[in-house]
Amino acid sequence: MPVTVLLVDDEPLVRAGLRAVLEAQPDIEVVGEAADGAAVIPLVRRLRPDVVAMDVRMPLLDGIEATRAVLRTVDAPPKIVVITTFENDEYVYEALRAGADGFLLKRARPAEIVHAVRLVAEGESLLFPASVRQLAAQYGDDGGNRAARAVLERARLTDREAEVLRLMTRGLSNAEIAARLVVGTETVKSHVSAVLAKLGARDRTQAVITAYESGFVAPG
Amino acid sequence: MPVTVLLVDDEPLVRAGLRAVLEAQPDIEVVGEAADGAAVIPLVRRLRPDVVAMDVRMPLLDGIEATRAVLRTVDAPPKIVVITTFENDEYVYEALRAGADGFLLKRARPAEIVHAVRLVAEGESLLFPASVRQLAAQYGDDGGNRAARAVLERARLTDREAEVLRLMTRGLSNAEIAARLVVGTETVKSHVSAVLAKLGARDRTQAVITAYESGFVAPG
DNA sequence: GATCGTCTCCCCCGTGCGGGGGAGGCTCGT
DNA sequence: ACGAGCCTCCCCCGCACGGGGGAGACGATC
Repeated sequence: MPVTVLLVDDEPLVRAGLRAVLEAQPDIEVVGEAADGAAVIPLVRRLRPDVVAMDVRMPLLDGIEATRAVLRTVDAPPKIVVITTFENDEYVYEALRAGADGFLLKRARPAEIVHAVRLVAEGESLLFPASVRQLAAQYGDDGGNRAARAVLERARLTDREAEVLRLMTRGLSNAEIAARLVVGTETVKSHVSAVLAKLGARDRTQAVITAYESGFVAPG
Repeated sequence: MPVTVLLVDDEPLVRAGLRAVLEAQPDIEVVGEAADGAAVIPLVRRLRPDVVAMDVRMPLLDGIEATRAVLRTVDAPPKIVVITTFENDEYVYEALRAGADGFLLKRARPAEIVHAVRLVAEGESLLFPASVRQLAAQYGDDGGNRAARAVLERARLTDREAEVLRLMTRGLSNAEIAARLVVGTETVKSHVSAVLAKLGARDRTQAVITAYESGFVAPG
């Protein structure tokens, strides 16, 4: 059974673009569209999509309120990916607080969009580190890196994965981690891959950055 | 002309070990030994070594005072590498403050020791990131990561190298950095290699870690 | 004029890394 | 008894990465 997606965006062009990108995938099916947040709930009830791709900035009911409403009023609610144009969008952070499972930039490459939908459909959460960095920067020294912290909380790393990430933040190679944990390097590679996927990181360096930004490890 | 080294350690066993490791290199020559800090200055004056490998904890005159004395009283002073048994050795930090060019753990692998001697002989400074991590940890939240910070100060990165390091801490690949700086990827590779060498990092991940530990970039 | 440091780019080369799969054993909860 | 989640290990594969060299252009310094 394919992953079913409901698109919610006030711009028809964006909806069309998302539909084109997602429909190109054999395992993804766009089952409906809505132009504002107010229309989301009845549609979710009727269509029961696996994933809702939702703009944060919309008339009537924005993505934050719509996210809250869906999670509050629907049982077995869909996964929610919020979409935004800006990297520095405080709405995004609020939407994540409201329970969204990930966020996407409109200018993300099609492959990233597809990847994100599949990931959240599988129950994973995701944020793109490059965007997280921007987000975190916005909240400055006082607010702290709440956004990045949220990534890690949502990443739901297993104990082993967390341990591997910790060793990654100490600068260890896969072979060294394997030696330290007394397992095979292939095992470490598996854990590392899982960590990268869950953190939305492209490589171990980005993973370590996210770890620092999130407070998973503290410098000094 | 080979790199000439003076060994200063109160334990004959350690001196013998260092001599064995260093003499095995065709380009390194151990020109003398001393058992305590007080004997260092006349020996330095007479032998004019390129590098002094000096224990921090010694009778009569410890490595810190000996380092200060050499730098204060000898012109064209040698490079000084302090040696310690413990990763959490506050003496080490003091020695670095006193002007030492790097430090070494006694349990470091021979290749690391050789590498360190060659590096400081060439005028580079070096600390091993893994040790830095330990050092930094000791100084806790209040004292901050002074040791790691010292690495970066001593690393004397050029403007371009610092810029490249900054982009590395944003998670960019060599190709992305090249695009950002509008230069070739080979150029970026050169800068990255220089950064790795100066920071004593094995790969970009370790470099990023050092950058965070040193406060070169601040999380959040 | 010569030297030094920096920035730029080039070559070759080995390998660690990460993506894409899969698979078996284990514990735990139902 | 069964599935879910986790940990473990395996395969193949492409490529970015990093080490080792070298070299030309430019400005500053002496």
